[in-house]
Amino acid sequence: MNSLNAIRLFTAAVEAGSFSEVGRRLGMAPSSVSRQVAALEDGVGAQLIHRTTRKLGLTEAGRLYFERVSRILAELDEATAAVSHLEESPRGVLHVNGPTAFGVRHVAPALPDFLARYPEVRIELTLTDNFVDLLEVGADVAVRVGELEDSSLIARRLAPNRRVLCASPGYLARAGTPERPGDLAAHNCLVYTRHHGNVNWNLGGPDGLAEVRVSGNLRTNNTEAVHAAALGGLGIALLPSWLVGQEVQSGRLVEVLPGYRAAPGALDTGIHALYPADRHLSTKVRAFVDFMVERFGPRPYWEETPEGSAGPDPRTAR
Amino acid sequence: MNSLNAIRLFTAAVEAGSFSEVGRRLGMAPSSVSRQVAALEDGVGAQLIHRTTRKLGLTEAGRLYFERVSRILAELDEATAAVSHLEESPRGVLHVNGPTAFGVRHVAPALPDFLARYPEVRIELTLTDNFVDLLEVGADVAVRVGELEDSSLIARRLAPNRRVLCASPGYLARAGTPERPGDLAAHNCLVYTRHHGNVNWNLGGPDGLAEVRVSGNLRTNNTEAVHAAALGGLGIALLPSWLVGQEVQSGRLVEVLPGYRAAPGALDTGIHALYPADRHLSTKVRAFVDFMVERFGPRPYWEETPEGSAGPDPRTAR
DNA sequence: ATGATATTTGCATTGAGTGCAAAGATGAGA
DNA sequence: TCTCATCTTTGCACTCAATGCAAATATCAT
Repeated sequence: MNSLNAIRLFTAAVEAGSFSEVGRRLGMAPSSVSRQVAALEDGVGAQLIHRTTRKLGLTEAGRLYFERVSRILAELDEATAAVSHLEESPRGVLHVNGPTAFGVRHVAPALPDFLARYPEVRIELTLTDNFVDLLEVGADVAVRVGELEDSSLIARRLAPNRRVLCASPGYLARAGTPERPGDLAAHNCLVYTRHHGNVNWNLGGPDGLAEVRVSGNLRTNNTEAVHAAALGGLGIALLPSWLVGQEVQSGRLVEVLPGYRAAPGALDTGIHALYPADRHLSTKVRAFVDFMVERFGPRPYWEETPEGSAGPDPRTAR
Repeated sequence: MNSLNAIRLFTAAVEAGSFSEVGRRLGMAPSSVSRQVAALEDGVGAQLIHRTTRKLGLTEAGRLYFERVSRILAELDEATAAVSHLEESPRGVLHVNGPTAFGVRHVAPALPDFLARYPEVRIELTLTDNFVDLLEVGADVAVRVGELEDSSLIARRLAPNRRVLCASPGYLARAGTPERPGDLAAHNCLVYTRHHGNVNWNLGGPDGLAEVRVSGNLRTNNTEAVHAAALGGLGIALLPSWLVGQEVQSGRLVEVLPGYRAAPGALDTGIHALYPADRHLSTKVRAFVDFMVERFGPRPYWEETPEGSAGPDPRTAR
């Protein structure tokens, strides 16, 4: 029984009362209808319809089969319609995955607006800092900050990932403000690193690239710890603008060497939305990605400075 | 959506977790599985499965579709199994159609034995004397006495339809017993006819065919009325042996001119079971017809005479 | 009887489905 | 880090089931 068509033709014949009528309605030759129904009967091993040249009559087996099968066909059409319905407009559950820090600061705050625009979408936001397989966790779309592993996923750039030097006003008042990259060596630099060994900060500025070996009394593999320490006045930190941008704007942190920024590296490729490269991109994923692109815009809100001091930065397109 | 196969492969892929595994189990190339699922996705207009070379993951649409569709497939298989089950052995409702007189006397009495042999069959017996279309009335099998209209139905001979002359012992004592066919003209003959005009009885006997114009004080289009009148001693009747056979055996009626019987005509072609000429003859119909053939046998019980006086009669095979 | 219309079957044709092979992708293990 | 095994997908040729047409047969209405 591989052919739904035969079953559909059978029910159509029962309802129309004639093979020819079915053929007329469906634009088929009557002989095709006849043969399909005959094949169906062979398949189930029972006569379903008594045939006369003028009339069709259901067998008991045919009645039984018709009752059950017509309900089943309706259910199947319903199931197909339900799935198709999902793609008519953004709708259903959208699983979003992302890193904790960025997610809390810039994804979660965006969700109320998104959900207001698409009321039929429900969001399930999973924030994790270890890399996960989208399929494994069942996510529809992931937000990733830097470090795009090469995969079959499609990456859409949402925003640049600029890292800037900053410190609290209190620290700078106490320890002085560096005026050239080389000055950093004498400062207490708060180092984010996942490895052991020395750490160099590569800074791009008006006079080209400068590499400075930095050190201080705090090394950690957690960006948020660096952030907290900088806010506490411990020293100078190199942190992503999305993390400190608004605090720089409010004055709780001060940008150090504002003409310089971290040279583009693995960590600075940008902020992307990733989603599977399926032939049918679901409308809810497309809507979400479009929304985020629009929300962050060419210059994200966290990059805005009152004086517009930050120039255009070297973005790495992918 | 014409292909059940695609849906089956989809569910199989979800359960197996791999297109290749499905191909291995079902003896298909993995590419075929892949293409069928892809075609299904095109049909419903939504991605159902996220594919990686190592893993398959369900979309929300896929989850939704899988849940509903796997249940639907089970129902469909169940429906098919139910119909096939009907044909494994005689089972279900059997609609039997037949004429009233014969049905009451020889079909209904046979049913207890039939139903005892096939406990899963239920019988719906419809007795009508006007000719009905089997399909119209929804009957599976009909018993017809004589007069086989030419149709697409299959006729299986159940018994001969012999008509014999008979009268009550009282009548014969009063009016005498005819000894040759010609004597009938002087007797009160109870005439069954559907038309107006003279009535001739064609009798075959040892000296060939004899045609006798008969008349009497009762003409009717109802065989049972003739029967009742004969039992009441009104005259001589020409009646089917299945109607009077047992009364002849018991002596309530006496056979007149026992060497003669009605020459084969339209009314004497025999007693047949008729059923549709379908490619799949249902087991319950086959069982019923076989049962009736066996029950009536080459010489029906109503034909049996203690002395075996009746010789072999000229049957008209069809 | 005759005509209109029904189902079925033969026959040629077409198209969907298939398997195979190759290409691209991914995870495991050396 | 590299290699290998295995997975999905796509191109290509092929096969068989499904189709439409025409003819044969059967039934109902006129």
